[in-house]
Amino acid sequence: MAESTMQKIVSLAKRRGFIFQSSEIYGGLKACYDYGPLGVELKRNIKDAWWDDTVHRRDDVVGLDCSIIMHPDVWKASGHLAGFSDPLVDCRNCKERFRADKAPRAAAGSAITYREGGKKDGKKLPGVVGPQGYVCPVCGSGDLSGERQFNLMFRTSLGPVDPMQEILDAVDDMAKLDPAARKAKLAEIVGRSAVYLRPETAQGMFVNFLNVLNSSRMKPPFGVAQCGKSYRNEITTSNLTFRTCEFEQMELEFFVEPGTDEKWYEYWSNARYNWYISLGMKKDRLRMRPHEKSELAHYAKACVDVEYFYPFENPQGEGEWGELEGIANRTDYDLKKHSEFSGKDLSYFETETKRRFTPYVIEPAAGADRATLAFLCDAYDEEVVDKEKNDIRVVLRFHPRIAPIKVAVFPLVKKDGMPEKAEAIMKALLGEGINSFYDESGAIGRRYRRMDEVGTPWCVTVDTETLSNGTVTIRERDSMEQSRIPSEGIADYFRNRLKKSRE
RNA sequence: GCGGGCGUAGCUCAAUGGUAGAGCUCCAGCCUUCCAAGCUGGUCACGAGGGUUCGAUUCCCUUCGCCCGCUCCA
Repeated sequence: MAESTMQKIVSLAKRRGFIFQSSEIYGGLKACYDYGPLGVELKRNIKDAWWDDTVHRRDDVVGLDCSIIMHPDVWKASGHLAGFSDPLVDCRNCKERFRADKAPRAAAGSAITYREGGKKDGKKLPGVVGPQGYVCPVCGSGDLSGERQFNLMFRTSLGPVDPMQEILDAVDDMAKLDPAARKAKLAEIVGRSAVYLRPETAQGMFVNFLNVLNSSRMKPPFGVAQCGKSYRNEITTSNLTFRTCEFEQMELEFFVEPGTDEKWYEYWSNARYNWYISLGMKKDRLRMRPHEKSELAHYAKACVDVEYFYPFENPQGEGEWGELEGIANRTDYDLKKHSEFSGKDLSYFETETKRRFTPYVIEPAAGADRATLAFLCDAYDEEVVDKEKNDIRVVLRFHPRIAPIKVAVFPLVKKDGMPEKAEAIMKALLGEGINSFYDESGAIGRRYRRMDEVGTPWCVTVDTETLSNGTVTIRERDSMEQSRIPSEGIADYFRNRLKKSRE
């Protein structure tokens, strides 16, 4: 079996220090990943590009950085604490697991037929509906396990006393209580100190709405942006960093006057799509997928996903559309809910018009890890340089803005003072904040190829001509073409090229 | 969490009931005056724990992790 594109990318990511599995020397931890020296640069560059384009280059968006642990009531108001867990049930006949609330209903005890083993051609067998009052959506069997809750939020405790210790201390007294009172006591002990890791950064912007309004003198339409970690106990995780329990979000909550929300929803949908294109993402691998009415979250009036065609493997072959970002019209749901639960008025009074309204929210919520993975996959290319020699080069064609290393500096050979000159150029570039890398080992061609593999857009080579007239060779990653420029002012040269790459 | 497959150097693979080889990579050096695969030397592995056995990487059990499917995905 030939290695799939995804496998090659995973290998490259590990070999070159983009992504490692977490705690690898201890056997690894499920669905947790670490970013290596190059991966952290790539992800940072993506986050910086997002912050720069979303906050710095606009006058109507400000930033925020909230704590990951928030008041538990935040999650009651948002609906996460009550609704984040869906009861799941296993079918004992066909082993299917399904959501209880989505299963076909049937009167408990009534006669039904189901398919043996859940197979399409399975024999039809008689059965009865269990006490739950629904049947398996796949085979129709009524022989089901009990309903189980899966809370998708990570719970921990705030305070120096471990609730487990409190339970142990109280266990003898609890034994004397009747079962209902015992359960209540247990829930009371756990609930007293329970706090949750945020499952999304969005709520931080909503609960700080008044703080931002009063301190920043912003008026709708305006946005609050935040970039940070969120946590969800996903039932299934897969495809490297695509779905993980700990992930980083880049979220914008854009507050607008009701009635203008649809216009702004359109605006941000286009803006977000174009953002990925501006960073070099291939158009044929990016699409906008509006949600069906039935898919919409309870708070959303409309939602569209920006999806990327990842090279994930599946039975149909390679490639699968996966969500990068969701743009939702959250209406005034969140501000109203927090008003209700906190008792604070989160509406906005417009002085000029003497009107009071609760803003609608347009939310572009992007995954930083998903974007990083998508840009990595999108950049991956194998180019046949010489068919006869079977010379194939692996290139990561990152946009210069997100490339981990911007410039590599080489001496053509390791003598005649070339290494010293090259090192001086590298240091000059570093001194100007341009991430650069020096290498003198092996043949020059091999060094170019090594830089191709990590996506460095430019290589600078010091040769004999440098020693006589001060010019150096610039080698382009994408075209492999070379040109000469003076080594004097080389930092400005690259700064300009980086600036130009934004346009 | 369920079903199926898998786990040998950094990567991709091989062999074996008597403690493991290769290619590429990596490191040191040589050679190299502009595009990989030249020469010399070197580092590095049987995911973890238990059992069977004189002896286990190989057989068995458990566990951890990975992949595929289901499921889930505010």
